[in-house]
Formats: sequence, C-alpha cells, structure tokens
Amino acid sequence: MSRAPVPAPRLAEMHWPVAIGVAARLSNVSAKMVRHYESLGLLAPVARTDSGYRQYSEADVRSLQFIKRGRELGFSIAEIAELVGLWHNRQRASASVKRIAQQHVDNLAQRIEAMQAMQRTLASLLTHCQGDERPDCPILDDLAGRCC
Amino acid sequence: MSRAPVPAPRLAEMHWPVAIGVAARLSNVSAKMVRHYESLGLLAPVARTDSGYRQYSEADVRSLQFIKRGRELGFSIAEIAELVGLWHNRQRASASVKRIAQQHVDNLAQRIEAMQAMQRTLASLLTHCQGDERPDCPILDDLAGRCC
DNA sequence: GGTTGACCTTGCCACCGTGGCAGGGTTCAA
DNA sequence: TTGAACCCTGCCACGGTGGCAAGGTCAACC
Repeated sequence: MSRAPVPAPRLAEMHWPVAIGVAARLSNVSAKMVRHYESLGLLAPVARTDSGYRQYSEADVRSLQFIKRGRELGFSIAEIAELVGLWHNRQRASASVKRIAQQHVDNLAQRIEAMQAMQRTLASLLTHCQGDERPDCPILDDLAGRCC
Repeated sequence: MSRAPVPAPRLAEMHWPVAIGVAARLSNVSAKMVRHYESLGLLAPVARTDSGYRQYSEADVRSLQFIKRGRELGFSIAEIAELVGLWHNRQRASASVKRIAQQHVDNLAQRIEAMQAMQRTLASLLTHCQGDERPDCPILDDLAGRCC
C-alpha cells in the first residue's frame, strides 16, 4: 500500500541494456509484439546475450515508443516502417512525413464518414423501433429490404 | 450502348432455383462469401443438384440480401447471426433486435470517437509541419516523444 | 549444491472478413 | 467433340494481436 505496485519505470533510472520484459514495460508494448515488430524489420535486429536473450538499448526502447505512438495515432505497420525510416534519415524532407500523415488523415476521414453514415441510418431505425415484447420491428424490416 | 451491360437482375424475373453465381449477383455478395456464410451457419445449408451444385431459392437470396445489408450497416457476423435468428422467429420481441442494434451503435460511437481523437491530434501536427525539403518535422517530434 | 519461480526462446494456432489460386468436375452451346 | 463458363473443395494470404506449448536460463533462497 505504501508504494505503487508497478512503479512505472523511467528510462533515466534503468541499467542498460535491458531484457525484453523491461523494454516491453518501458514502451507499453507486449513482449510478443516487440518480437513481432523486430521480425517485420520495423525495429532493427537487437543485440543478444550468449544464451540468446535479446538486449535492448535505450535507443531501442525509444524506437519502441515511437512505434507505439504511431500505432496509437492509427498508422499502419507499413506507414510506421516508412516513418521510422524517415526518422532515422537526416536528409529527409518534412514533406515526405507530411504526405504520409495527410494520407492517413484522409483515410481516417473516409472511414469516419462511412461509420457515421451507418450510425445515422441505425439511429433513425432505432428511433422507430418500439423495443417492446412485440415482434414488429423496423430494423428487421430494413434489413429484409422492406422496400421491394 | 443501347442497354445496360449487366442488366442488374430482379428477383421477379428469375427462374428458381438459381446457381450460386446468380444468387451472388442478385445479392451483391461474392460467391466465395456466399459459401463462407453457409459454412458459418449464417445461411441454412442450401439444396444441391445431383452433381453437387448449390441451388438457391428466392428465400435463400433474400437471406443473402439480409446478410449483405447487415454487413453494410457494420454488424459483425455474430450479430448478423443473431439478427437472422430473430428475423426467422415470429415470437421475437423487438426489444431483442433493438438491444443488438443499440449495442452496435454504441460501439460505432466509441470507435468514431477514438478515430476523431487521432484525427484531431494529427490535424494539429499537420498544421505545424512545414512540409518542405527541410528535415525538421513536428510530426516526427511527436512520435519520438519530444516531451521527454 | 539444488530447487523454485520468473523470465526468456521459438513456433504454431486463433480471431475477422475477404480475396486469390490450384486442381478438379459439370453444363451447355457451337 | 471441344471450349467456355461455371461450379466444387481446400489451402494460403492479409493486419495486428493474443494464447499456448515445450523447452532453456537466471537469480534468489535454503
């Protein structure tokens, strides 16, 4: 009770390198996904101990945090791979980054629009459905193509 | 040029039963997915010819259209399975249907909200990104956790 | 030194919904 | 008879994540 059960570790307090479990906690990415990102080439192959354990440097953990943040913003793995590439490329043009982000925003807008259209239709159907013990239901009528 | 190339067939003009390709066109569901829906039990196992070809009745095609419409409204396969069950159950209570639809709307609202949050963040980052040939980029700064 | 438990390894299977391809059988018209 | 169009089943793929199994390793404690 006297201390937080999981002390939410900070990068500055770590002894580097760290094992995958620690890197996972530091980046809030599951160990499983850490391995997966490595297998996809999104994260460079990481150092190993003699016994084969992965060893993560502070830079590796920062990369994981980058990836995590990208996922939180909805970027696909492929997009994040591009963004990581640009991040590591000092000759990058910010236009390249902006293009990827703009595409993603446009894509989001499209998907939101589609979902809102569903929502509007459903909301209208819900309004007209009594929602009681009787079988009559405009929602089912719509699905069954009442119109024909 | 004088007629529509694919005459968008109408149920009333068909000779029943029809083969899977016709049923697919009538319901605007790919033949592949028609088989898949059957394998999931979403559509009752359909009649077969001696040689094993599936034969679809008008009722079967209407079921496919029901499923298609459900997918267009974003219902999951599991939800559509429930809705089909209710559709075929004359003792249903419209409240059961309404509950499913309401849950789906709530779920949509949550997902839309999450995507809009991404969009807001990205829009703000995009505003501040020059998008020129220089490497400085607030989008990458954000992903890299500029704050720390 | 030995045991125990937490951690690590790889590899496979699952989800959901859809598409593709392979390798074969059927039907119908020319 | 042949060819085109259709149908059949079964497998693999995508993306992103979780789970489980069978084994190796490490550190702490007795």
